[in-house]
Amino acid sequence: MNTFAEENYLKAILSLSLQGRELVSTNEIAAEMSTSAASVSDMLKKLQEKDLIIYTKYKGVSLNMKGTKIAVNILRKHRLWETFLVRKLEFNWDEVHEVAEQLEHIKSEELVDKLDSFLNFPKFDPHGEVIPTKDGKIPKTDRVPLSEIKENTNGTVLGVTLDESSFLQYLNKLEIQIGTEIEIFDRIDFDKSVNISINNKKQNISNEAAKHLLINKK
Amino acid sequence: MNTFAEENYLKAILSLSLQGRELVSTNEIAAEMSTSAASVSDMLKKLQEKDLIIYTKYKGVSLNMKGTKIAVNILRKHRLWETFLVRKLEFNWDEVHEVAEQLEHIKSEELVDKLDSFLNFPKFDPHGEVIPTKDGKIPKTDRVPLSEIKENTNGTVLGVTLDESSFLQYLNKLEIQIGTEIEIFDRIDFDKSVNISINNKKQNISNEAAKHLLINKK
DNA sequence: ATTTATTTTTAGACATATCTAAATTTATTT
DNA sequence: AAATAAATTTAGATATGTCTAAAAATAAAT
Ligand SMILES: [Mn+2]
Ligand SMILES: [Mn+2]
Ligand SMILES: [Mn+2]
Ligand SMILES: [Mn+2]
Repeated sequence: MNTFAEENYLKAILSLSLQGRELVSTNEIAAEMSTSAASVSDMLKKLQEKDLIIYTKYKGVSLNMKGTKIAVNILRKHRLWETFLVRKLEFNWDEVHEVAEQLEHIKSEELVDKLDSFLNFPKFDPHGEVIPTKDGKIPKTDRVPLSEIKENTNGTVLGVTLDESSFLQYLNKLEIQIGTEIEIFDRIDFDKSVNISINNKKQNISNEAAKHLLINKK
Repeated sequence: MNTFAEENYLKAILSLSLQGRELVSTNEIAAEMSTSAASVSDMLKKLQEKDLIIYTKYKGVSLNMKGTKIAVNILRKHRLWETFLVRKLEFNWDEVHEVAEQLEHIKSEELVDKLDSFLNFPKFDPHGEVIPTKDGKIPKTDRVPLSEIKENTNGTVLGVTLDESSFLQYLNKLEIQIGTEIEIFDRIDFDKSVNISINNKKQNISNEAAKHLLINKK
């Protein structure tokens, strides 16, 4: 059985791995988890002892099969709980992440199975993030960040890749939800911000925000 | 914010207090929590530091207002979660205690409120145990343990005071559930066991089991 | 009222997880 | 290639929670 701390480190490594990087660095993990590089070094040693990661000192770390399985399962639980909170308890999408950070560590396979069934085996969480399957797969989806969408096209917002409430509340103000249609006009060279229109209102979205909005691939 | 360990100690003290005892002893807590008396001593010192208990060395401990409020709230959460697990996720009553032991420590007042509302403000959990109110009251109920019921009477099982699965599975075998009608014939002097009849089947119930079965007061 | 037994506390150790500061390794400049 | 900068690890502390064994206090028995 793994501790909350161990699970959180595994989850952070998974999250960074999914964002591209082959090997994840100590500093990246420290930033992701808002902790010190020293603490990360300590924990990496421990996770290697437990045979959950592949770690070369000074070089970087990746999850092995065992570690991946655990991390993906926590991600699955996180997203199932978020779905439960929004669909059944009537939370808003910007209120669920912190509670799910706690609930994801509850240990009971049967609980997860029954929750999944109660929710009718959802494929996506309230942020449009795909829910990993029971057997540890993360289904592929055809989505592109708004920051990489061609100018003069339109598309639908299918997901966000950040659960932070400040970001989601900003989206609420922009009237962006999952399913919202947007037109992309042009991208400003200077700061890579994009001019778009939502419900016929023209808006400018920063590159930072556009990176976290997933649009359907045309 | 309190740790899981602190919350579990407060809960244990509450539980023992509700079972009668004015002052709770170190050994009683140790037994209740399956830990050493030394650990209990350590923790009592800490809880006193935090001003959650009234503790006199060598004499015993009781909860103060602050400690009571926290402990009752955890009991409330435990029982609400058990209710959720049985009513919504289709767990059996003998499968929920361990999971609720984890869920009761999730910190979010809003979550508890919404769960309560989702469940339609239940008054009792799946074991017939009364659910404390949001404002920290434990509603009184008129129930008597089967071990104290007069001979040659009948009554209805309204609750159990033990969530252990071995006990509940024994009750399943006896066909005892919440609401089951039973006739009490007589009590054996030798071991205080009771002869009863359930669904017209005669059974003998040990004093130990009878203590944990709550019958409506006639 | 002593002695004996029981309960409770303290002492000292260990495991986990975290931190800051110092040392070491690797990467980047000059 | 040497010097400097950045990233990473180690050393040493601290906090929490647990344990066993020993000491101290209280209760029970003689
Ligand atoms: Mn989230
Ligand atoms: Mn999400
Ligand atoms: Mn229970
Ligand atoms: Mn219960």
